[in-house]
Amino acid sequence: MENLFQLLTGTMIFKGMDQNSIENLFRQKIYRLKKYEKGEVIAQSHDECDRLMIVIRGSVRGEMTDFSGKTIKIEDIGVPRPLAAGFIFGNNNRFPVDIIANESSELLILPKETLVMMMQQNNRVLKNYLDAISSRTQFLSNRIRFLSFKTIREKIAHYILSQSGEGKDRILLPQSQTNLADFFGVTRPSLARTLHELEKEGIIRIERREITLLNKKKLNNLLQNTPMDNE
Amino acid sequence: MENLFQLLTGTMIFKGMDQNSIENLFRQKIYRLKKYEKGEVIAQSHDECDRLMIVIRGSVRGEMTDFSGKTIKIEDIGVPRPLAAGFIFGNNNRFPVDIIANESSELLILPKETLVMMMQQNNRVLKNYLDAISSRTQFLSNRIRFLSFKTIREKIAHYILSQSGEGKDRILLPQSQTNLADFFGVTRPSLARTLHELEKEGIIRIERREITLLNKKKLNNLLQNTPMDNE
DNA sequence: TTTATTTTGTACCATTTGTTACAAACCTGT
DNA sequence: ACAGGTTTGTAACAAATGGTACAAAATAAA
Repeated sequence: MENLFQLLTGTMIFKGMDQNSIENLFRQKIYRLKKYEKGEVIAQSHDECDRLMIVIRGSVRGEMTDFSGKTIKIEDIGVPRPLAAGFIFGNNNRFPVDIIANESSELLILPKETLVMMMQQNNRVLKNYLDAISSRTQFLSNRIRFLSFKTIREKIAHYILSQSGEGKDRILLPQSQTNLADFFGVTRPSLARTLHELEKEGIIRIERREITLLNKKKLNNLLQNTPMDNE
Repeated sequence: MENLFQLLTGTMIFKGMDQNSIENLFRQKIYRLKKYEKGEVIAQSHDECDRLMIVIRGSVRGEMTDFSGKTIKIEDIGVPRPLAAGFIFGNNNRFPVDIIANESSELLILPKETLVMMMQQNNRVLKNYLDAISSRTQFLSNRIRFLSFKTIREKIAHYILSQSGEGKDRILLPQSQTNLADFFGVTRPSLARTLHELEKEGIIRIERREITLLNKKKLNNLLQNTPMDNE
């Protein structure tokens, strides 16, 4: 690897700091680097979370295993992003998901004590860390809202509407239907079936990976359910 | 109101501090108290969230407006609780819901800058705030895990097992089946039906609000049909 | 190009859950 | 004990989704 501290200037936690400041901050602090191979388990759900980990090479994913053995992918985390930042403090500071390496990866590991020292010592780090875990809260909050959509129709409607901006009614799916179905937590044939139902109803036109929004109003009407959220 | 600072000793943010410490902390800081009448809108969804607000008299509620204009109550927040603490920092620091006064209420308002200063100045406040928003993240994460159980059987199994401790196989439901069904995100008859299926299978005995665990092993098996290993 | 692999479209049936309805059991205040 | 409201048990049917399978289409690899 080239320069660790140079890379860290691009992370949420050390954003806005130059390489030298970061290097100074790390002086006399405890930390380490660790490599993981593809598929390797980095942390398991319920493990104590007493350290901040930042992906500095490769990518990892958070996965939830339900008790029937199926896994739901929650999120991919690439370079240079922190993971589990929201689980270091709090009443029950344990990993909420399994963390698994998508490919050969390398992680920077900062013990909780080191993190606290850095926040106390550097104003910028404090604000950045607050931003990081707050963004996480906001992400989870959105995810819950999404999961609260009961039917596949609603999930699709919400997804398409969130992807389409103003006057933009063409959406290129960033992932295969298989992956999308996975993200939705439904089976692939069910997703395809529902997509084509919407097509028959004249709401969208779908050509493999490209979706054209034909009737935004109707799509909006599909969303009149009762979402549930907290705070 | 009696004493503001006395009241604040009971909040998550100033927990573990005595009245004098809090009073000192507030010296030379910018903050204000604001009164709201019943029904008054305190903040709107998507408004910028640039301040911490703590309810010190009365109560407020979070509400969501869906696409058809219908409003859904999300949560009540009473004295002395902060609101939207997880939405002050982050990329998109905006209120996730509308905030409306349930009754004549009074709120303590700390601008973001004041909050940051307090955290820098006082170790305890820093840790409390980190704990507060991290606990929030953890709560949301648990909720997501629960929502990820697909079948009602799994939800029930998870719920009962989490309620029953060691050698404790009697569970008194803390809420009506109607409410429980709501919490599960399913309909009441479906929940009742599944409960009685489990009864027929000899896994539990159910008498209105009291559930007796008869076969813990079987119940566990409902959750551990994992073909893959986990260790 | 040809071949192999992945993605997509679709159909059939099984399972799960929702919907609606109604009766029985239970609470609560009088 | 009684009346009125709530909670629970249960059934019949409808709707939504899953599971499986297979062929067509697209894409990647050779």
